[in-house]
Amino acid sequence: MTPKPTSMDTCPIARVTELLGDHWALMILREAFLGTVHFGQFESQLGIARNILSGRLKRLVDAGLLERVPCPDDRRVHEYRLSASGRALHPVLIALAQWSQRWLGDSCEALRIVERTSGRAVRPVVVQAADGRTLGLREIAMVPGPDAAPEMAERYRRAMAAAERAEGGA
Amino acid sequence: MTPKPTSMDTCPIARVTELLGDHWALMILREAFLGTVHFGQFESQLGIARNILSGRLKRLVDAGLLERVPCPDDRRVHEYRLSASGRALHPVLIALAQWSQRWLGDSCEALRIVERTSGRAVRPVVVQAADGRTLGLREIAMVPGPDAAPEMAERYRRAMAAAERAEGGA
DNA sequence: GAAACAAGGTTGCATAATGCAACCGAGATT
DNA sequence: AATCTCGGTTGCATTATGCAACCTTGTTTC
Repeated sequence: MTPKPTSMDTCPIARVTELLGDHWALMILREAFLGTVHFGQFESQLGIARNILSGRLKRLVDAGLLERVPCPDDRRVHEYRLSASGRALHPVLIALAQWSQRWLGDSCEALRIVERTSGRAVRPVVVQAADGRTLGLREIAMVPGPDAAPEMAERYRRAMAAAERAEGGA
Repeated sequence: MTPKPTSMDTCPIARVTELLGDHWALMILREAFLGTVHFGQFESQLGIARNILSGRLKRLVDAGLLERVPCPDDRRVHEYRLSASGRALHPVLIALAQWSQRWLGDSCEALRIVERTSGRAVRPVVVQAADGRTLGLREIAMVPGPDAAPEMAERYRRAMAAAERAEGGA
């Protein structure tokens, strides 16, 4: 058994924060979604220091989000390509972009996220119930799973009530 | 006109990364969603240094994600409560948690995200078209809006093709 | 095939962010 | 009044980041 399974160890958000919770990781992924694949492209597009970029790419590759494949026609070059798990982050990036445009007063509407075939804007990303209904904050609960630490279980129970209170004041 | 509207300036992801792109910001928001409101609660739950917590809370308040309201019954304590914009990040957090559980091999299923009334798991967060169809990576395009820098416009166009290629290899 | 060049790193050093502990001030408790 | 608690701030050690130079592998040019 682990010494003290604090919320840090048992919470998925904590884990993902360890991986993506820095200035550059999300930006690198954004670049990847925009089609950037080469070290030098990331460097010039992001203005990131080379050593930092190197470290981040390594971390993302190790975590399985990117795949580092040598380019066949020029073996100096490697391509950092999104893996399945990297691509699975797309909704997160889209949701972040939508939120940013809506709430950060990104005055400029520089970016429109649209369905490719129709050109129509995509829906705001939301949480849905099994039947497709959109769920608000207080309609969602985090419940302890089979492996939850008892301490967390208690927190989740409290959280439900807290969310209810908060939403009530909205 | 700005000196050089690089992608950093015009991209919503870049802006949100400035705000949430560090080890603690997302964790603080997670705590807030779990009902944490007091300085001391954040401190003990997250194990964050007080000066850092102070700075982060200030930043989040300044950005409008949290509201700092003095507690009426004990005027030493303040409550950091999620504002409307903070609550609007909920889908992002949920999507991150889902992704983490699915892809980070969070072996332990410590957390189940369910509809409160029914107890049924919520759907995986996805991007949807206007008519509700789930959109995959290559069915989405970022198109330049009215205020896009010409340089970005070109990138978005390329990105579409790149996404297509990448998805083809999946 | 040697000289020049390019892509992707690494290394060393200066600077900024973070962690830690001690301290402070306002408000509540006894 | 003395003490305690909450929410901070300040000073200092440690760590992460940014920057420039260098190095290695592979490619192009002549």
